[in-house]
Amino acid sequence: MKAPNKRSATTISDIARLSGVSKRTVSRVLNHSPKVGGETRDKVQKVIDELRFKPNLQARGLAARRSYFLGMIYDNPDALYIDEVQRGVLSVCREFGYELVVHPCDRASDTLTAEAIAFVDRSKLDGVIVLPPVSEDNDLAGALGKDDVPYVRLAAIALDTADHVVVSNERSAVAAMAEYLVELGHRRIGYVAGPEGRKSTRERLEGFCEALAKHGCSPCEEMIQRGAYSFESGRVCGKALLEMTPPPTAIFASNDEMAAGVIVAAQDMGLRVPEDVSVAGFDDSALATRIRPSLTTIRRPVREMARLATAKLIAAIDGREAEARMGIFLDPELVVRDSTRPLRAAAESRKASAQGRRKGS
Amino acid sequence: MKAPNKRSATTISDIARLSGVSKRTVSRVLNHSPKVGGETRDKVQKVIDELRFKPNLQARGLAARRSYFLGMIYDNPDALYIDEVQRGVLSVCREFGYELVVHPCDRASDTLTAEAIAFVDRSKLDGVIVLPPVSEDNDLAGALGKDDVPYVRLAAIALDTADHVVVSNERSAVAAMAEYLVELGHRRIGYVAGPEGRKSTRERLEGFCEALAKHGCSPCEEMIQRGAYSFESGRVCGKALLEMTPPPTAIFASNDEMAAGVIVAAQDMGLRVPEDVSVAGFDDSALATRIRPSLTTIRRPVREMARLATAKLIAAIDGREAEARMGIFLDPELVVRDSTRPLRAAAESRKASAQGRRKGS
DNA sequence: CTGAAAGCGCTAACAT
DNA sequence: ATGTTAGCGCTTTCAG
Repeated sequence: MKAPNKRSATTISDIARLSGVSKRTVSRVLNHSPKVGGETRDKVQKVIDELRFKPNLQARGLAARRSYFLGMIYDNPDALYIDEVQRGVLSVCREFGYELVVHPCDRASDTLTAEAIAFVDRSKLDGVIVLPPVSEDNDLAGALGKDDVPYVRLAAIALDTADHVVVSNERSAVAAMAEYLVELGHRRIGYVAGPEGRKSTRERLEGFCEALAKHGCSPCEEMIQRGAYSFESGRVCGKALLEMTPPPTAIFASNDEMAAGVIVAAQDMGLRVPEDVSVAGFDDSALATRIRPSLTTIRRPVREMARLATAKLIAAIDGREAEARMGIFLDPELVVRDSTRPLRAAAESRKASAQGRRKGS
Repeated sequence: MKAPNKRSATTISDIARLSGVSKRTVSRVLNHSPKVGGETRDKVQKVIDELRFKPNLQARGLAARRSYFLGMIYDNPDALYIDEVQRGVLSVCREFGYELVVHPCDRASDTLTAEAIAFVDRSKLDGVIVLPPVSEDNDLAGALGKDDVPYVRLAAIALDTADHVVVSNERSAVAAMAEYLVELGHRRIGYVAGPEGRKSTRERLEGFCEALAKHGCSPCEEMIQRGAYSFESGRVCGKALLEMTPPPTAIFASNDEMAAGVIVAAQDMGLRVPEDVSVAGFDDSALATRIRPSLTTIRRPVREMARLATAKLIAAIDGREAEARMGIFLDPELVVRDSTRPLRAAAESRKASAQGRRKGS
């Protein structure tokens, strides 16, 4: 026999009795209803504070049809990204008194949508945040919409109406990277793409090539390798690119994992980075500062996106339509470190590189 | 005005009516009560299946005083570790129909315990899993116990009764590492410790030194540097160790982040790893295979620990005492990669290293 | 502005 | 083995 649980014995009835009003009135002050007299409110609030009364969320939820639970749906190999989002989401959750229930899933599964809906229904979630790359799944989004579940998607493009998406402008970010490399004097630039079929993969690729084209760079089509956003695939693609004749003088991998793989591939071939070939990534993951040379990359404002998405979601739940509808677009930022350098410096660099290295910013 | 929510319209009463029994009976088959006739059970179950009826967790929780929500409390800079645990926990949660609510917190905060308790109470959690290093906080554990919250701690030592902890035997793991390095011929071995005040820090340090002592290695006290489990602190400590005369021929850093820092420190000083100095880490994080040389390290069975902890927690919640009380100890495993090598090979290695490298396992 | 009463959907004594 | 009857703790018509 378990001892009776000591948690939260006091109920709204206690408060009502002790403050000499009805439950209804207590409920009103609890929900900040405007129609309670100032005096009554204070009187009730005092009792609430004294008894440290916290309303029972289950009961409240059952009666009011809301749970004060938000869900986070994701299928992402990148734990760092998830963690970052989670912290952003939670910071806003705390502000508004919500809790967060997590739901990792398998994007490839054909029961993905059904399971996600079951998850939301079962837990009576008030709303969900969907992370990339599952966020690109229109099927899922459609099902959520049809089920009247408030949701917000994190994405690289505006793939839904403004109330359902927070986007980081990856196209312009990779364009900035392309321009940066061109400015360094690079013309033969390799590209390690993500797997086909993802919108963000295409977005990054197109943004990059477009920017190159604008600068009169020959089309990079032949120098595009298709990876899988994994370290190992980066190695393979990097090797393939570097074995071309002539090899590229710079390689942009569309995430840091693959960029790390490219660097290792180069080093395995006896090439030095960045002296012989510049390498850049995307994500600004922890990896970027841990490897040598430290990695030039692109940083998305992940936590901020998560915060804004959550605020937007709660606004939708609370019916604050104006706020919920506001379009949100954020710009990633180019982070220059040691893995890229001007092309013309290549020749002179051999000596200099023996001396010492810059600190990874 | 929001449209009425389409989710889960059918209730237990519908099922009762349609299958011609009372609500109580439906409730019984829902909860797998043994005292329902086989025929009735089938009849009811059929209706349940046909209507795809899912009981409302809030209502169920309100009535039964359980929420089918588990909590995960952590304060850990290592997102990979958290993610791994989370996946382990969730795999068991799914099996038993639980959901997971996350609660990152600040171990240094003096409201840590109060906030954790508030979190549990508010969400009416059925139990919580506490991750290291917060899991070492006896204050928190005590408060959970006093509040009758079932909890299980993940830890490096048995810091609680068997029903409240799942431990990975880190002492024996680091001992194995020490023996491995000694077998390689190393005698001057540096140690990069974690911050003071953590039990796992001491556990690893003592286990390592003890094993060295057993092999007649001179006490390593002078060669112990105190880091902070961060990459940067690993660099600093590594530099300090390598500037000693004579320098250590091997360095064990008590996590991978710091080991990566040590390697960079060595490389910055013009030393080669492992030719000039062997370096090993602890965690087998993603980093271990991404950096060059790939890192010899120690792998804890994190996901398995998480699974077992969750199973134990649910056993406790369900009152299966025998299972809940079972002591669980798991052994980490030594993972040998490219960052360590025999001492005597140092001289001959210079030529060989130019040729090529082994693949990171 | 406030109160009485009726649920929200489920479980849990206590019969039968 | 099954049904009856109360609640769980809160919100919400609907009167006053």
